[in-house]
Amino acid sequence: MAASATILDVAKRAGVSPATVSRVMNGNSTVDASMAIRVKDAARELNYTASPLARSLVLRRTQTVAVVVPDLGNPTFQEILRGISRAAAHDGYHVLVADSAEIIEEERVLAIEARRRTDGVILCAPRMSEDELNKLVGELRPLVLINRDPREGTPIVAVDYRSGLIDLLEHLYKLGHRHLAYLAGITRSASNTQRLEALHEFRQRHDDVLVDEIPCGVGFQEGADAAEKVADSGATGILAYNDLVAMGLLSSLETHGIRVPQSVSVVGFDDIPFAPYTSPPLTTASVPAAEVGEQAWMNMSKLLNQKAPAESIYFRPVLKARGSSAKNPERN
Amino acid sequence: MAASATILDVAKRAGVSPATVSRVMNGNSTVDASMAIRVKDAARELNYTASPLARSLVLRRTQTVAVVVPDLGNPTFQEILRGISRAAAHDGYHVLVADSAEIIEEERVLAIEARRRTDGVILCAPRMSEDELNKLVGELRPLVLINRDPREGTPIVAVDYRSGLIDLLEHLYKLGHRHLAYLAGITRSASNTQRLEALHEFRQRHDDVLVDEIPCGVGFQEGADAAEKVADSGATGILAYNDLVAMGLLSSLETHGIRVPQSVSVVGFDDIPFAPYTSPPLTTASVPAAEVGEQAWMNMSKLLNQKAPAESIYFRPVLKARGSSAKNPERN
DNA sequence: CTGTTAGCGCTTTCAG
DNA sequence: CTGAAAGCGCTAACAG
Repeated sequence: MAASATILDVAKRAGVSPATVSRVMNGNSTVDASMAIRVKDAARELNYTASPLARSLVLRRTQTVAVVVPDLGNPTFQEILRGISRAAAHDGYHVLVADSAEIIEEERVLAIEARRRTDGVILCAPRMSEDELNKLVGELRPLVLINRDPREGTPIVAVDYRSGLIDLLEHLYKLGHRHLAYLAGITRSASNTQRLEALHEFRQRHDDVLVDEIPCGVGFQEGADAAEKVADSGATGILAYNDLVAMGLLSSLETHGIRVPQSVSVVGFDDIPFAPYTSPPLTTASVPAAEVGEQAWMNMSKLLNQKAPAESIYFRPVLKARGSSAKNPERN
Repeated sequence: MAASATILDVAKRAGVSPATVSRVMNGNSTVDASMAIRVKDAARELNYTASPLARSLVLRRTQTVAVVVPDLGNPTFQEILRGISRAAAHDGYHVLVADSAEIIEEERVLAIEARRRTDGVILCAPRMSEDELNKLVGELRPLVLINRDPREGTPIVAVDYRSGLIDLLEHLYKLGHRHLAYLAGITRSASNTQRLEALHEFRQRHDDVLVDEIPCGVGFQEGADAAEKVADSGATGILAYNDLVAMGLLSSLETHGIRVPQSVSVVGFDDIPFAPYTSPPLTTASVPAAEVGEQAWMNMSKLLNQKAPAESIYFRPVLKARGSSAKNPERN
């Protein structure tokens, strides 16, 4: 394709001024009908479309938003990205993705760079410190935050990890488990704080239960590696940081000859698409990640159009009881 | 943040012309040292960075590539995207994603729109017709194709599905299976053609084996739905179109009380991150999706820099024998 | 209703 | 080595 036609080419061919072409292309003001047709014909013949770049520069609007995630390999972020992408596309917006690859130091410049090429950013940065985040907020606006604590003037879309975890804890409690273990993921993540609160609340509520906390990561391997510690703990109900960890643990437990759910119950968090297909199928708290993404876009859209005020939104996970959790054998 | 500083602001503050600022910012030509310092200071004080938009317009280079995928929900494409994103970021490039959501009719305009905002496109469009694709190629250049047949002047990065499937077929054959069934995914996808070739070759090679072909989709649900047909077929070795289908099937087979691998063996394709964690762990042909993405970027990079000529690359899947396949009980 | 003009923010000849 | 000026492709006053 030769360098594509410019507005001047079209103007020349239609025998009008570029301004008129612009008006026609934008369905703007009232242009004489016959003239409009001439312009449209010329545009079609030349296969003309206005340069998005030039438009962006003058309109100060790129029709693009940036999505910054900590790990494109994590199913939850993938799903959020998908939700955003679909919703944004529906509104004629494009999506620029930036994967910080869990390198927290890079997140800042990554986000700022992405912001400069777009009209706003949707930021998933669970591990970024509060301080750093607060400093960034100003430079990123319009900004929508995902899974962070609310802050002045910035809409958040978040999952209520606290209640999700409580549901899981109560689920195990009802099944007769009195010795639990929580495989803690990233300690300084915002959501982990909420989960610790849940543990606290749960302990207050039930004084006949013991909940160990076992340090752990956020992926398969780390879940698998935790099997020994889990076995040693003597707990019969295990709450994994997320489904990935739970799956790793499940797999490793089997290798160690520990049967789930006969010997111990294991529950995850997130309900990633694969959770129903593990063996046994994973009990977990279902997080509507795609919807989180969709709502994040909705908020961004409001910010962009200044129409409705954007507002923070919280999703309450729903418990999915499946095969990986069962009655505590020691109590029957 | 107030509207960010322009090159004029910096020029004024440093007492030089905008041209000089530009030169300094681009490490260009020899600018007087003391002057350069003044400019840099001014830039830093004003927190100045050149507008990517304005640069893009004049340089005719956006430092961004578009990635078009048919489904952001598919683990394989997610992994490819991840590979591209990481590799591109390493070279200072940004990534615009477009998810066609399997709507083939949209793919064309989606790709073209994405192209206009970027310097090139990496296209995953397994279902697009050859004709359509050939028409598009010209408008998308620089273009890198993923998993399509090679065509004049366009580098491809592809997986050798043929040999991957052969490996799986031979694997089942060696295990004593003589009645196989192939759950065909999208019939008109490029990779399916290769797979059919593999079936053909395999049949030629072994005249003592029967391979049924059962129509099927590409996702969990479709795999699960195929369970009855699979059972009815009487085949003992099942080759699923991909891991998603295999997992759906696995799950559904269990529900139907059909044991894997005791009664039938099931194999997938792709080796998505979850394949080792199904139950039983899934035998499959491992496709290095992230590497595919990485190489796609490498090729794009060559195209962009006109340095080395881009060349097509093929990956040969490697067989991962796991628990879902075992000896045919009927033959022992 | 339409054309002329200026300008979005930057880079790059081209003189000096 | 540096500044003035033109221009990337488009839109938006502003006249007419």
